[in-house]
Amino acid sequence: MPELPEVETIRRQLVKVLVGQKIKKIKVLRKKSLQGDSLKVGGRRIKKVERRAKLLVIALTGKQYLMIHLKMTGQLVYVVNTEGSELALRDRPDVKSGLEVRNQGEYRIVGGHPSSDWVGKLPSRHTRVIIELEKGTLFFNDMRGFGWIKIMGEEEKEIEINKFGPDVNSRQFNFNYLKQVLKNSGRAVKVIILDQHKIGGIGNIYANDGLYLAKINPKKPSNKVKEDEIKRLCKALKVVIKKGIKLGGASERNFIHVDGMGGSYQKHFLIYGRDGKKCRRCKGIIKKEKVGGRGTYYCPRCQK
DNA sequence: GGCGTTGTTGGGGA
DNA sequence: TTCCCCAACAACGC
Repeated sequence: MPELPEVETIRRQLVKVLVGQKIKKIKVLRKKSLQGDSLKVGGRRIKKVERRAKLLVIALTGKQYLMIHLKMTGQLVYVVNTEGSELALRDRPDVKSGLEVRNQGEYRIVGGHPSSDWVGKLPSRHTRVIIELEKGTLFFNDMRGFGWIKIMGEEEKEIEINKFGPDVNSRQFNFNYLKQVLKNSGRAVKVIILDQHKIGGIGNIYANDGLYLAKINPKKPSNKVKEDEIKRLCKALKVVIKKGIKLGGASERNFIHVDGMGGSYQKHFLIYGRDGKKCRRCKGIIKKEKVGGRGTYYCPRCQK
């Protein structure tokens, strides 16, 4: 599910509600969803909420870290214990969606995405881990259960983080870097830009949209991509990622914000999900096929 | 009801 | 080493 813009949206919201709070207790409802000793983090305070590629890194006092990967369907939803939350719907009469406080301990997602089957009270049937804090509760929901939370020390965290290539929205990711990455392989360019060890943060949606914006065929062998194309691709990837962040990510399926609302990038897809429709640029018919096992959308007419 | 999808990623085997 | 395939899992649409 979540790619860089979605995870970054969550990070920004978590910063607002979590930093400074002490973790009281972690409840593990599904063992596979939390690795490490959850007793280790009780009583520690949250210092920072950071992100690397699609990974959330929550720094605690005592050099302990909560690493969270949402994989396909992970969600983080925060609810305050007391009434009067800035995130609760009742305090935001202007907002038609979000988290609605019902009775004590009962909440309902009003907006988000219509397919969020877990509309209802929290914890839902897909809640895997519950993090109890001083002022509120953070629910880790994950329908398919691929996502995880890992508790790590400093060293382990560094190792984990250093596995990623530079984030697509960072300075280190530039024309020269992308050129280096692409020249070493004859695999499809789309497969290469999805490799988190090479570039951090790009997922299927933004890969499709970025390649379209750069007018590059996703199947083109990466070492055949020309310099002017690399230049366009570098810029295009940054553009679509930035737009994704600005719009709060894409709530096409399961992705929702920390307050239960949805993002809106799905209304601005350039090519993702548009198979059979006309290309907005050249009126060609958009094709869909598998590239590297992933659904891939492109316009055969203007993506050469 | 069955089958093929789905925004991720790694492990196994060629 | 590199690359391809597939599993981990649940729900949805046809």
